[in-house]
Amino acid sequence: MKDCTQCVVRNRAICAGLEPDELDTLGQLGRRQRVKKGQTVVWEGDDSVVVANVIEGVLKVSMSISDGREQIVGVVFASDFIGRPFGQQSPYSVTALTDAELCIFSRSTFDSFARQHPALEHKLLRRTLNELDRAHEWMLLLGKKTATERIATLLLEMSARLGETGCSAENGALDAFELPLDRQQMGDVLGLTIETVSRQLSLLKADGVINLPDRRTVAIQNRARLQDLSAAA
Amino acid sequence: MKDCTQCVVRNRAICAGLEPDELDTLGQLGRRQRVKKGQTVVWEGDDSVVVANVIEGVLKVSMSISDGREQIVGVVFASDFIGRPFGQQSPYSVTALTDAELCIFSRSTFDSFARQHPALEHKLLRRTLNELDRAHEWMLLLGKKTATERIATLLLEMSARLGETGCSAENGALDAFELPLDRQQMGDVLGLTIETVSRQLSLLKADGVINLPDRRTVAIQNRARLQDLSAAA
DNA sequence: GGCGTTCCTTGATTCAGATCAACGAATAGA
DNA sequence: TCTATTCGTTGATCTGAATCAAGGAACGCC
Repeated sequence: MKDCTQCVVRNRAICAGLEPDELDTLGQLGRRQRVKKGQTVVWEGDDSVVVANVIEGVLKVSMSISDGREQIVGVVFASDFIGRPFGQQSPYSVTALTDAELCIFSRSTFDSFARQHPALEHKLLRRTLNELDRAHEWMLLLGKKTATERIATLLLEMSARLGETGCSAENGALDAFELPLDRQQMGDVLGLTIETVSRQLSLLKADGVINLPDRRTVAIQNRARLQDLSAAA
Repeated sequence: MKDCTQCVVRNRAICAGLEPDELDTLGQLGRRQRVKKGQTVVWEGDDSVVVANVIEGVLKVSMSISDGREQIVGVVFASDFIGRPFGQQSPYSVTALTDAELCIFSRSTFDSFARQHPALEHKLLRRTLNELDRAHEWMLLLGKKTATERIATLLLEMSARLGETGCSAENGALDAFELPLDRQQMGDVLGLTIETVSRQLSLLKADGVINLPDRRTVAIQNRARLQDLSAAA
């Protein structure tokens, strides 16, 4: 990689705030890679070989049971970090939901760089703590929420996260956005079947809470109502 | 606090590996505190005022919805770390399941100490990454596993974690142990009702997989079978 | 533009687990 | 020791979401 100072996620990824010389060193260690929609970057159970920053695109983080049941445990966006540092094996798979661009590091190389740069480890720690908070929130959803509440929560979360990703000028939640997930994937995030997801979306549409101009796009028409339905803690 | 070098969790808590002088400084910042079973140490939504190491006992980490539904998102044991460092608010409550002893720090004091001691932050990072792995595993359970699979998984997990906690000589999984959770709490960890938990335990007992000498103790009689039933990934 | 495929929706039916209900066993308190 | 209360078990019934089934809409490919 040449020049991290030109990187589009420069100010949001974990590299933000590194000293110029540190940034340069790190830049030498990484390489940019494009991945196609559907391509798996990291395999569950395999040796943890790489970690990466997401420069562009959306990917899913998933775990599965041997009989094929799959749970999506995370959805990552531009500027997010993927992979399992400081671990021999990856407990999950990472797969592109859209075409994506990554900034990839060998895991062991990244580990040792991080160990020598506390500022980077600190960023990584904060990020991991935030992810843990989100995981906890999702455990509440999976353990206790109804189908309607789950769908409402997902739509609000997507609206918020896709909003962050946009340019820093308008940084709020989006009222209309394109879902990076198909119905099956929404089900795999929410612990529901594809049919239940579809039905719940149809209900929300019939109630005028959202609109669905095409299969992938959602327009929130009554955010307050959607918030009520999500049973926000 | 006087002397961290005598602490029973000395070698397993995040303070392990600090230099003697660092350990001494940290020791000055913390204070030991006993908490009674049922007592809540941290409240969901409140300012994140304290963090702590668990010296002895078991505590639950939980989140809830305003109508009272509660999900237990973590169970912590001796040598584990509790609280939310680097955050203004605590996203969860922490409540003692048994009488417990903690080594408490003011959150802000701990934060600044940590920022100045990369070795400590590194330990915290590794611990947080492990917790995140566990949270992901649990999301798979909550999203996709059946009641039987959930119970089997919980029993194996408890067996393993209570085993670690014991003296380092016999460090394996225990075949007989006392549950730190009552039936309701097991339900709140597993996303099940108390009745379903009770029924599933009765079934496992009837099948000779486990024995239940009294309400709080479990004896695993056929670990291989229990592992099969847990649908291990 | 036609055709096959994939994705989504909707309807009918089933079922795992929730809810409702009652009772029994352990524990604590007087 | 007796009694109140909490906790756990078991049974009967209900229900939300899963499963089974069919058709329809969008998309990619020739």
